[in-house]
Amino acid sequence: MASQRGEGDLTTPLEPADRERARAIPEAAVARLAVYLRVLSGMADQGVTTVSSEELSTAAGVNSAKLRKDLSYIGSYGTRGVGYDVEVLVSHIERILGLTRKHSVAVVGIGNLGHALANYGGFPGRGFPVTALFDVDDDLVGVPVGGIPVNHIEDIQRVCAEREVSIGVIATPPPAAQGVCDRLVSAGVQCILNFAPVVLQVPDNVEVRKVDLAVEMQILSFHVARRADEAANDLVNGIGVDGMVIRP
Amino acid sequence: MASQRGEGDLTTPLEPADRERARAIPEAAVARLAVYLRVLSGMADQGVTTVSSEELSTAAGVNSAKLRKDLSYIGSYGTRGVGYDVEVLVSHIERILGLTRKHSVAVVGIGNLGHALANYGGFPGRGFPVTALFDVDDDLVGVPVGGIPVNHIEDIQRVCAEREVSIGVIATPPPAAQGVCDRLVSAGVQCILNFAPVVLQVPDNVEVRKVDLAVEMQILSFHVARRADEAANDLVNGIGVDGMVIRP
DNA sequence: TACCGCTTGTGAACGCATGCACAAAGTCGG
DNA sequence: CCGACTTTGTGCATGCGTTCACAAGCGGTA
Ligand SMILES: NC(=O)c1ccc[n+]([C@@H]2O[C@H](COP(=O)([O-])OP(=O)(O)OC[C@H]3O[C@@H](n4cnc5c(N)ncnc54)[C@H](O)[C@@H]3O)[C@@H](O)[C@H]2O)c1
Ligand SMILES: NC(=O)c1ccc[n+]([C@@H]2O[C@H](COP(=O)([O-])OP(=O)(O)OC[C@H]3O[C@@H](n4cnc5c(N)ncnc54)[C@H](O)[C@@H]3O)[C@@H](O)[C@H]2O)c1
Repeated sequence: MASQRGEGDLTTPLEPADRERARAIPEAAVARLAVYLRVLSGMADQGVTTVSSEELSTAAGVNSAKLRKDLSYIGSYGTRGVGYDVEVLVSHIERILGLTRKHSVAVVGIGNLGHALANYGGFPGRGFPVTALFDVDDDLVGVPVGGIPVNHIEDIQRVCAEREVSIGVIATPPPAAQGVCDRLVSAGVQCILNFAPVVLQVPDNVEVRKVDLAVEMQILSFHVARRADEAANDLVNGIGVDGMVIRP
Repeated sequence: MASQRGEGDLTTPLEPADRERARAIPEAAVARLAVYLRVLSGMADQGVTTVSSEELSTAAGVNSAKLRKDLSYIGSYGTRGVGYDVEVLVSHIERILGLTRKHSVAVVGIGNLGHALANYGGFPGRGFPVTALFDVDDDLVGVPVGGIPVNHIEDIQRVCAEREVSIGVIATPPPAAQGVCDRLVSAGVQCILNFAPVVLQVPDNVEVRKVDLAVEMQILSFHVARRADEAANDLVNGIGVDGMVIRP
């Protein structure tokens, strides 16, 4: 977290050059920057001080040209002939991703998934402390989960304001999701991570990301089906599963 | 599930026309087709028989031209001037996504997240029955979770073969993920859904999808940071938060 | 049957992302 | 100080995905 800017300071603008860069970073590159950051943090923990685009790209599972282009979106912090300083890169990616301040997280719907999320230690360590839990079930209200007592959903506006929640996680059953979303929005939350398999309607100033496991599995299913079909087709055409031509 | 093909039949090829289509469907469109399928299923449950591209695209949160193009990848099943028959569309999307057969799922790592996944009722209902659970912890082995007794990770090869597992879900701590992945692959699993924040190395014939919640949150963080910065910038330039020009 | 209004399906244009290939720029050994 | 070697940063071409816009096609109606 090497930054001259204080934590929690949302109003100090980035330097003009950075501002234009941040605006121009492609969405796909932002997702990859987060991955690079994780890999780099791991390297830093192991005492690695310098890394080349080739090494880092291999570790991150991407092509090295893409990696360099992604890094170029945030500036030129490499040294030709040497590579990148791990610490420097970490701090610049953190700055661009807005990780120089903590982002307080609220989880709504403390069922199976909500419990797992509330107990998960990986978020606070990455600058995303879970500071509020909500559920509609009176039996759950007041019970501490992962060290935080569950609040009633009715109190969402007050509690979110008090704890400066900036990310709301929806882990309720699908029918309740839109209602919860509306409440989060009216409580001033501008970022929502949705686990319920429903399409949420939100105003323009709110950013939603969804995690839909059934969709992920269906995509996998599509790929097996396609592969199985190609294999069957190849067999029909006289090509073995190993690629050898059986009937030329 | 309207299909003339029997369940579990992986070897019967699709019709030639369908095969070429399946090959050509863009990855992004596949993900959306899964969403359309969910929305359509909901409509079917509510007795809706016909839907226009406009209605369906609104419900799925996309632009109607994109929806029509996506549907055109799987064939022409609409009626001009009328719209699409919900049932027909559902069965065609299911066929293209390979959902005419069940895909047996194994979850590895029955901790916080593994428990939630094993207990989740949404997968079996969508053709993804969870049929095997694995953990390295002896205290967990034999304990039923969500109705299925946990097996020891050592038995993964035998059990996956017996239960014809086609999708492996990794919910172990990050350091164990690659090892678990290798075991799944050697057990013949070709589809992997990975929750551990690590980049998995797999052979070409294995499909991996990852769900990385920290990355999702960092993407959200990037967007708030950018927005906050734009707002601060606008204030400096004399534009109020409501878009009104304060100092013209 | 002929017309009208509506909705699909798609050609074409555009914009974004990816990957290549190389000049520029630095390090390091002699 | 120089020259060889390494690695970055990026201009450019290519391909993929999105969006527009409209002709083609269908049902309903008179
Ligand atoms: N469990 C999983 O592994 C999993 C996987 C994929 C998707 N999901 C999705 O995540 C969501 C949660 O799944 P789950 O298994 O934890 O469900 P769950 O039924 O175990 O928990 C849901 C919780 O939400 C609470 N709730 C209901 N209405 C609410 C409201 N209006 N406001 C606040 N809280 C409310 C309930 O009291 C309950 O505690 C569902 O939409 C599910 O489809 C879950
Ligand atoms: N819990 C969450 O909400 C959450 C959120 C995001 C990411 N994740 C990731 O998901 C993974 C699991 O998280 P969790 O909170 O459930 O962790 P956890 O520690 O609660 O559970 C991990 C389980 O994996 C088992 N395990 C360890 N090594 C194993 C091996 N070699 N083979 C089989 N099983 C093994 C452990 O015995 C334990 O039961 C982690 O990688 C975590 O980073 C979890």
